Amino acid sequence: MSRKAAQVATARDDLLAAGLAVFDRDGFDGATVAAIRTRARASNGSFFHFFGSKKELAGTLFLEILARYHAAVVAAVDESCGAREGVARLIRAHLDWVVNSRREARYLFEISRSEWTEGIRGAQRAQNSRLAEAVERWRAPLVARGELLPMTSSVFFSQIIGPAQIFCRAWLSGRDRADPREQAEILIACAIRAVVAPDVADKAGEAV
Amino acid sequence: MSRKAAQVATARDDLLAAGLAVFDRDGFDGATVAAIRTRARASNGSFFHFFGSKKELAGTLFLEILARYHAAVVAAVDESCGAREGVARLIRAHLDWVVNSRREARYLFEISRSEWTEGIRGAQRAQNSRLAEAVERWRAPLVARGELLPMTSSVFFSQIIGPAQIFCRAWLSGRDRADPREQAEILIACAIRAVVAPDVADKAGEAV
DNA sequence: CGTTACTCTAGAGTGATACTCTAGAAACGG
DNA sequence: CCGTTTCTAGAGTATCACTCTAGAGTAACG
Repeated sequence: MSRKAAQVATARDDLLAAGLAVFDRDGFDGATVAAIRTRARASNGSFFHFFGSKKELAGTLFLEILARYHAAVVAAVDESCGAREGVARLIRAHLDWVVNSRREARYLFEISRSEWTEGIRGAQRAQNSRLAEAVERWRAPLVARGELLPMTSSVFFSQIIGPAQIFCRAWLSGRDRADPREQAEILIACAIRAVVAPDVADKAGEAV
Repeated sequence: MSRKAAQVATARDDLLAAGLAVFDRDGFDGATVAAIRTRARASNGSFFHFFGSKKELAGTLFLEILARYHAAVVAAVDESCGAREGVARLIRAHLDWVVNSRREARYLFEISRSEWTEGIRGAQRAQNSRLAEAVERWRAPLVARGELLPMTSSVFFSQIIGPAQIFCRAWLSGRDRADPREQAEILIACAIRAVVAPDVADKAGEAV
């Protein structure tokens, strides 16, 4: 089964990769199953053997790419980094991933539609909460120590990702040509003001 | 021409309204031209007389709704309101519009796609800059007076709209059931820290 | 080797649907 | 009342997602 399993995996993965490429080039409506099949050198039968429909392939692709994005964000912070440092890293991780994985980001944020993510809603939520949990492991202690202002996890995310996302979407859609990373410093500065507790003018604690 | 113009307008507008309704119910792919035609009681010929394609109707609808959204936001601030007041009003205007015009908001932010907005890119940009200009008339003096921190217009927008939009999208897509307006206060507080200059501890100017 | 069971490949066929085309009705201008 | 333009009508067409049937490849077991 080993060699066969490997072949199956490549056939399936070829289809997924081809799907990403074609969706990126032609959009979801523009992309035809035929184009994806051809690019992956798979027959019609194979396509519908692995995926029940074009939407199902799209949904699978969505979850796979979401996982990669989450991995990139989670890797940005560890328990050793402070409030400002962590905020800066999260924002940079988001901007870097979007720019360096343009295709994937375009798929996640521009092409994918909530309507055909519905069958996958559960898995999506599960992934989201795993991400939230991971970030909370870094954030909660800082809130407890008063270095980060108290707010819910989702509000915190909205402050970190939201503004950056405006620039990312404009860039991904082609509406704006400028690299969103050009805004990194100012976005970080704003986010820090929004969520980090102001210095109390005593660095006493750190000086020990 | 007067009566005819009125009829033409209703035939065309009926199609646009029907399009919005059907897109909201079935999504873009799910919506058939036949369904839109039927709902608007228009023949196939009429449909393709007014709009060259389904996408063209979608694009026209996009611009129309974008204009309504912009109008709602612009109406929020006038030259008489201060920094904090203005920031709060902009955020509330956004949240209110999204919740009160759920269909339209869903269309703008969830259903519409950059791919078929391309033929309209120019008009979209023009509308965006008219909005930016209007908000700048309120913001620029406050920046000059040092009440708002200096940043580009687009960064300012990203701070106001970005975080709110995270909640709005989650709500519009059905991923989250909670009314985004519940977050209004905390979002405003964060935005104020992000973009409003801190009090210099003298309310002298105001006390005169 | 033979048999059975299962997964995957193959591609012809089908139904739905976006869009085209041709013809005529309705409104308006002179 | 005629000519022109705008709009309506619906039959026709091409494309595309998806179905169906048949069979090839592989493994497990005797």
